[in-house]
Amino acid sequence: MSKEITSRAKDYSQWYNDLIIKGELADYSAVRGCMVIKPYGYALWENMRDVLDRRFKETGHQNAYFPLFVPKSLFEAEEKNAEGFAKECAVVTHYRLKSDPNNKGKLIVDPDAKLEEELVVRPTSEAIIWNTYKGWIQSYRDLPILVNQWANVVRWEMRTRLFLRTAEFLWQEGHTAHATKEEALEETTKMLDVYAQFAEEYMAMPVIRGVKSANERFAGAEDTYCIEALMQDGKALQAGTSHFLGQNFAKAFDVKFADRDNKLDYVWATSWGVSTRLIGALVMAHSDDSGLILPPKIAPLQVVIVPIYKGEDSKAVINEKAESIMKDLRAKGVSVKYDHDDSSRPGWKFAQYELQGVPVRLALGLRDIENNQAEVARRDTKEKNTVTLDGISDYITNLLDEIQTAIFNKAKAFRDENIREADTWEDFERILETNGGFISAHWDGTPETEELIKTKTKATIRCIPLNNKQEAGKCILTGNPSKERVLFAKAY
RNA sequence: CGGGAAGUAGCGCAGGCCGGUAGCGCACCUGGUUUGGGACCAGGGGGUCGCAGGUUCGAAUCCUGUCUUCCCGACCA
Repeated sequence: MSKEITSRAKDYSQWYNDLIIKGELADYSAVRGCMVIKPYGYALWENMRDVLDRRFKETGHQNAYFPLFVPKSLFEAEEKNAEGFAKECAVVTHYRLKSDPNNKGKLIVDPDAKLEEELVVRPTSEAIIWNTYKGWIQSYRDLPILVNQWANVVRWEMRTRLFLRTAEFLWQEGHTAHATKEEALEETTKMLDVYAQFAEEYMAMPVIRGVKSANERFAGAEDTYCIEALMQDGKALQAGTSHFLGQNFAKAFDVKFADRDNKLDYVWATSWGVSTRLIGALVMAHSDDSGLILPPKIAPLQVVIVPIYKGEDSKAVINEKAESIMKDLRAKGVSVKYDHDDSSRPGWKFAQYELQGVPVRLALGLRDIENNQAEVARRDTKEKNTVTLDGISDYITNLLDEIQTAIFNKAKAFRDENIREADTWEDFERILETNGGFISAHWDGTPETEELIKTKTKATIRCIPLNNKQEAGKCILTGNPSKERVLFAKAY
């Protein structure tokens, strides 16, 4: 059939693409490197967004919106940040088209409509936001500023992949301003924790919290904290970042405040973000060769009821029972769909909902109703059970919780099995070659060594885990002294 | 941006070398029989062959350019 999915073993990349396209999360578009997020995929993003947005507000943040365009002069103000993004910026140079005099019905860029100053399409918004904050901050009484924006950004990527790396993507970016370094640092780790908890509790995706090495640090940051997840092919994926920006942007945009003693000082800053990339992470963390496996807490649809009937009479009986079950489930806050669509048969529906990762499927036929039961199938294990209709809504809410936990535990077991220590270069290379996953190894702390390891193996330091055990050792490559192990992996 | 592959009906593909006005499977529409893991029969609709030029009496087919996608690399969330 046309809905067949390439197996992970045969072609992992194609498997991923098949899930996204055939699972109806997204489509390719006519724009290079840009995708269309389809309703089912967008519903998933909305669920993720809503949970995060609530958490941001609970931690004292407010939403705002800043312009898509950043004047080049502002963009270049913080030099390291500007340099870091320069290679992948889309730039608006003109503001008008006109009819092509040589080609009827076609348009050309009007050369007379050149902008005085080019506008950079934001790859991130620090520049425009810090330029704005300058006007908002005079004294310590104006601090902290705790603002988040949900927005799209553009990074002109050479090679794109649905959700994982597209030229335009959706994200949120928090930008905060503080009176003290300590407060900014606290904000940085607090938001990292928000991300980590979200990833683990809602996405059922275990993550490692850590700090980036200098090579992997956000351009313009003093420190970049991150959550790293492990995908089923053994590659790591950065799922969220939280940056301690020090006073870099305050200095670049001259944002000073008067403290209690009326002394002027530069403001301390953080920024933090997660993007639609999380959807890619979610897909690769849990799904199998039959399709998506979505954790109940963020699945667009948690339960689907499929009727199995013979003739119109039985259909009416089944409808009545299904409606009643649906009502009970909805009263308990469960999202449920009764798929009584006549145009496809049960087998088709089963396969389709499996492909789309609906956590629980309930099949209801006359035989079931005669016995006061239903067939309940869970997507994650594909187990099917016959369950009495008495109190079935409680059974299902419990099952949804169980699935959420089971998905997390499975991913966690996989992740834990795939963190291996390496103490010799031979082991390091062998593990990368045969297993993949994270490798915990000593590193002498220099960017040069990290770069050399990357050139030799394509593995990078994913992070230095928070609360890392201090342990004297020798660098895996150079043999130079090291005080702790760091996590290496090949990464998305 | 380099190397490879591909773009023909909604999807998957054949046709292309050897130019002559487009075909198959699935999907779709109508009617009927069906329905516990991707139903069956009969009838039917749908494509200026990615786009733009060129060669030719004639181009899906040959030539040039261009766009998009996939895989591998360099770069990066």
